[in-house]
Amino acid sequence: MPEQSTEPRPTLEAVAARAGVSRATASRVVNGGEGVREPLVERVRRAVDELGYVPNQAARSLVTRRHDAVAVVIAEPETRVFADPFFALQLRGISKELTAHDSQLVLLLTEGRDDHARVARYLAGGHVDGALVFSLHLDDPLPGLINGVPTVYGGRPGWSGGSRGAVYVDCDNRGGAREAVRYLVGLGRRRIAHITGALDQTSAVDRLDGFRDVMVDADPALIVESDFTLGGGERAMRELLDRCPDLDAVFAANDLTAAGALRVLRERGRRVPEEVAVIGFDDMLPVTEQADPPLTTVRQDIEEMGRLMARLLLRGLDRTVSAAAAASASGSSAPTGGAGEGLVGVPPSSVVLPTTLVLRASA
Amino acid sequence: MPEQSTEPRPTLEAVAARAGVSRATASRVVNGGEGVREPLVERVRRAVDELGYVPNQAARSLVTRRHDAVAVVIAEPETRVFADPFFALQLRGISKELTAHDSQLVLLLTEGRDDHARVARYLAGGHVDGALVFSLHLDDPLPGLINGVPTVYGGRPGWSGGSRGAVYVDCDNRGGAREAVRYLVGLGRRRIAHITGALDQTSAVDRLDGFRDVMVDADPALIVESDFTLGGGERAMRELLDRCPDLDAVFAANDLTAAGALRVLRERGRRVPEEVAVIGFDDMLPVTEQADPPLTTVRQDIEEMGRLMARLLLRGLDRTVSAAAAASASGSSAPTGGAGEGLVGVPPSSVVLPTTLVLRASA
DNA sequence: TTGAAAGCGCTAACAC
DNA sequence: GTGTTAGCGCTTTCAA
Repeated sequence: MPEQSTEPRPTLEAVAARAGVSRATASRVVNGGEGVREPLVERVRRAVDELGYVPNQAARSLVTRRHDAVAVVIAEPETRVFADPFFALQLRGISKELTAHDSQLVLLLTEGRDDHARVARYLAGGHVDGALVFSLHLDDPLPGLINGVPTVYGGRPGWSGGSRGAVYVDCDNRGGAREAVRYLVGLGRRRIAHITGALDQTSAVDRLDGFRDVMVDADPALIVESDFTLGGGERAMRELLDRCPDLDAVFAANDLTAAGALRVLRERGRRVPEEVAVIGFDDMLPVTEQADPPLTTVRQDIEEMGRLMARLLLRGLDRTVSAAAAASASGSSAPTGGAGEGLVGVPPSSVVLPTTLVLRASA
Repeated sequence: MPEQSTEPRPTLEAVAARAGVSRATASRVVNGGEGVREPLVERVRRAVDELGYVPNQAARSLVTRRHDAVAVVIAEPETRVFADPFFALQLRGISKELTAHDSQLVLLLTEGRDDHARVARYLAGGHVDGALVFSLHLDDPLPGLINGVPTVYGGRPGWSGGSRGAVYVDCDNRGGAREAVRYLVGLGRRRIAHITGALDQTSAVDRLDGFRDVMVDADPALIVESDFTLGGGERAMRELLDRCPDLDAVFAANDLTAAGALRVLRERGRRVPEEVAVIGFDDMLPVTEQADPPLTTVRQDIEEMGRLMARLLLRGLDRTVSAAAAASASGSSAPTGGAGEGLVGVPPSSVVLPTTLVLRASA
């Protein structure tokens, strides 16, 4: 292991001495140089360079009570997180935005209930300026445990999340679902089935709601509950074909599920899209493009969602711009058409991103 | 946005006062309670609970110069990171280990060259106790930029990485490859092809070396360079079939590549494994199990690699146990058979995990 | 505009 | 064993 560098790093004191100014002035320059005369600024800057000075973040935090760090909390036990690149894309978006604001990303992965306490303690411990939380499940107790830390959620939190006032970023799950199903209807399909996602996640519930918005009195037999996985999609498709051999279209809650459905349809000799049209959700490229036939799907911009979560949080922390302004300034605010059963009580600062229907070969 | 809690958090001072002891004693108890008489320990503990005291990490770091934080650096631009769950699994392993040691995980994602400077600055800034670096490419300049920060690499670093003494954790790429190819030979296959990974990564080079170890004078036409992707696997397989229609087995550098090969073989009507046997590498479950036929592959324990990287780093930081001891105590050290062209200069602290051949239907 | 001085909350010598 | 005390490196009044 390469040894720890042992030479003491230069302090502000050293910089000040070298520049021939007081520590206070040196500090001012390091922090932007407001109200310091030009020649002095110059000298301090040079001293900083020559000494290779880097501020000691711990000392700074001690007095400013800022950390320039944000926690990202991800409930991990769920296999889904690993099955698709969702996670990585979201993180990438978040990371980009934080980096642009000189903030660090502290990653908190949780495995189970006991970890929740740990995370809550950490957040309450004031080690970070704020938190970005992926609250995957309706019954997740975490939101209730978070106190006194500015937080933005990824995906609309479920009810028990105490979501009264929670700020979140989500895509228009409901609206996207509606668009997909309307498209199928426009294609002349009449027996349209839906394979749901895991219904303990709001995204699955919202997509189901969108389906129902269009298929107001859908045959209940055409709706089968699943879990967002490929295997689940296969099982659901088999059940569906057994129950309703006359179906002519399937709207799956995500691409993986759709891929499973596709496989079973092929197995059973149903031609796609001629006999059965299939639409997925997410537009996970490795899945949609490699599917056979390539999958028509509802795209959501996952990386942008991550970026937006971070932006919302940081703006809130700056207290410079209102969160509402942040949302619209992002250039991506949308009518919250799919956000749930009414906007009452939901602050305007949450953002629901629009989705787009991407046409490929499966529908 | 939920507002920041504004009530000042209790300090050690407050705890001490409430427990009727000095700040020093309170501090001792908070840090383990060594050398403090039981009744006092008890009183301090109670005070901590009653006040909900949480140590101020910034203040602590200021004096101890420890941060209880580790940076994880991932070079991100590469698409591969997103195409498979590698990334997430590795992080999960790291996270588990760090959590067990009360260390935080600071995630640094890099997009390009300019980000390297940023990362180097951050690491040099002494914000973390150490770094775990995924040095994906042979020519990555990052290792050279890292100074004075204990570092463990994920995967054997390439030459320009100044790997003279670098500590790394890797799987036995070369040995695993050898085992796979020997198995094919044992099956009676004689025209065994290899689709390589991206050869600017040591893992690809090592797997190729392993292939050559067994196929000492392989027909050069049976080796085709690829890039670890599914599409790359397809292209390579087509080329291979055109060049050597008589091939009877394929060892692919990873599962994704093998999946691409499988697809092309089916397309061309070659039966697997009867006519062509196929073996992959990694055992990425979603890929191997869903492949058609299910893929025989060389498994590496990715999560364990992450865990081990963290363990090695932390032990090094503790300076309690030598890194070498850490390696063998992990129960997973292996003869470094695949680690490269000789162990000279490689410190004993690097760990090379064994691989296992997992037999499914494709070979 | 600049400097002097007072802490931020904590740990670690060093006394007792 | 326990308390006293001196900083860790920085920002920020407050005077000058």
